[in-house]
Amino acid sequence: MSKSHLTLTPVETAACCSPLLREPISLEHAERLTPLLKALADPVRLRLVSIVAASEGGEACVCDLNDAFDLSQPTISHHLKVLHDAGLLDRSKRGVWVYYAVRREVLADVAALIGGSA
Amino acid sequence: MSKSHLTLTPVETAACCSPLLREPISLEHAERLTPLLKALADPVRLRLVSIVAASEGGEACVCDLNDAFDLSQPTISHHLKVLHDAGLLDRSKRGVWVYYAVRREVLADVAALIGGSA
DNA sequence: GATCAATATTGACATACGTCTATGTCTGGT
DNA sequence: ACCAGACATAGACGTATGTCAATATTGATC
Repeated sequence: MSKSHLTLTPVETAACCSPLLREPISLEHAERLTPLLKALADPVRLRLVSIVAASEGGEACVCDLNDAFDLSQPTISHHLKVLHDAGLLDRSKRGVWVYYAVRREVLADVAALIGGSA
Repeated sequence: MSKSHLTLTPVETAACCSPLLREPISLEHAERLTPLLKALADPVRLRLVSIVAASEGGEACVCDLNDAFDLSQPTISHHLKVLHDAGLLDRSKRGVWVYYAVRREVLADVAALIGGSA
């Protein structure tokens, strides 16, 4: 279990199931989780995350990602920005190319919150 | 692990981590997962799910849910419909009252798909 | 430093979404 | 039968979202 800002305290998470299912989450918790779910709640972005995660070395160049979709380059760039802004993707520029990598701990936190060991 | 339409075959899920992270998911998989994430990607609906799940007997009456928010009754009704249509909530009418219950297996499936054992 | 290739940004557009008020539909009690 | 209360539906309205074409920016190369 990671120690991101999303997880609750151990005593809260250990009892029976995910915090979401165990007790009414606060407005603040809901509003911190929502942007991550919003970022994931799009078929293109889901596939982007998936393709990046499954790529050689856990990262992928934007140029390869563009080729994987029937969408314009700005549209892919936009989706990558949404994912990056949400904290789901890391960005690293190397030369002319930009590589994105999935922040698996964040994804794992989201999963643990909504239904982990439900 | 449940056997909902969301899970992949055992051989696909067992290898290393969630299907999303292990290999590029298909468009169909992405489009089947997206509506669930969309349904969850709202602070009010997240709290609705949470309140219902944490309620006595795992279900809650709409009347109680209305009281938990500073929103109009139709708005809550709308959010409950979204969650129900997505397959996240079960609905049962008893007399004048309507009770909703969280389908935990579905939630668990979503969690397993996006980051389970990442 | 001019040029080219890889990404990002901007602005426009149609559609989707969250919310409300007003109204409809049940159901139980009088 | 009627009424009252619980919940759903319809319609309207502003805002957010996904997409594109056009343009800007950045970095490598000649």
